[in-house]
Amino acid sequence: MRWSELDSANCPIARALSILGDRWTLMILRDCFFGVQRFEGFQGNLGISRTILRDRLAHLVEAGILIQRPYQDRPVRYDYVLTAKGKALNGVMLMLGEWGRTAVDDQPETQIRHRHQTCGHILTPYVACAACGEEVVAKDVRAVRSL
Amino acid sequence: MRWSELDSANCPIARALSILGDRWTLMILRDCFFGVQRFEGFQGNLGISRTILRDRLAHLVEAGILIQRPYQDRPVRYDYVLTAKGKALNGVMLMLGEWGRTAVDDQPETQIRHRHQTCGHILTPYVACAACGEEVVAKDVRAVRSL
DNA sequence: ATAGTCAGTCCAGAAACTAAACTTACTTAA
DNA sequence: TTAAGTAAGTTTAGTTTCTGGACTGACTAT
Repeated sequence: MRWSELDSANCPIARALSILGDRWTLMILRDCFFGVQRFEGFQGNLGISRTILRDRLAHLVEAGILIQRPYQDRPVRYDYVLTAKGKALNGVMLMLGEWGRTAVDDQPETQIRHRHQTCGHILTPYVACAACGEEVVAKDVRAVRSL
Repeated sequence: MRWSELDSANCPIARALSILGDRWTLMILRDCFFGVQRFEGFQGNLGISRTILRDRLAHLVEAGILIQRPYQDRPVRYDYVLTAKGKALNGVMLMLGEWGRTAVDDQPETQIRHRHQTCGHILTPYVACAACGEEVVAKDVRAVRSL
């Protein structure tokens, strides 16, 4: 079975990964969150081949995660910027970074962190439950079929 | 540049994706969180080719995300189970699922949710700041180079 | 004995990706 | 006014990765 034919019908993780789950897409989005907006920016940063970059950006635009915003005419050139749907990936990015920082060994000193502007501290993100506000850990969640 | 040669030196997201960022690994881990433990379980569920499944499981074991636990001898057969490092991906999985559920259209009724055992409610996860406990949204975080 | 299970391996063909050169439409400096 | 530079691509050929299906080995159940 081709990965692209994965049954993502009623698993939200599979749905998310049907858009994000290839080797470059999440790296491109990481760059978006760091402020990169242009083709040459992504290409130079990542070293991704231009053909694939074109393809991935087109998919992200088609999926409503990025929009193209023209920044000049003659020739028309576009910035690729995050939509609300794209910005909603912030939580995924933060948790992915937190896992990479704490779980994957190597030199933890020279790493990029985030500052939480509203409280001024270096951000250590965790996942909380909207109903009770407590931290959610693996052993406290059980899958259920909603409805 | 090959994706596998990506400079993940000091970006924790790149580090995470150097392990998780291919087309199947996160789907395999999703299955792990849903309780799948055996080769045939992953293969049947995902429809992934056996060669690639072997390769991905070996990488996850090598990365310390899964361990092999023998469940029979003659012939030796292994369960693949999440280590602490693997379970630490719970937050990533929850946020990925939440994004898939809310941001990717389609029928949101027939989806898998989670129950938060400690409070009894259907889980709606969000990312919070360990320092202030408030929800973290994209506009309130700024990247900084730590140290 | 025969079929079934489980976790693989092996192989040929298909699909995806890379690297590097080329293109188009400009702008800037000599 | 030519030459070089920039930006976002496209094209092509060659390489790498992935798939699908058959096969293997060591068992268990009927």
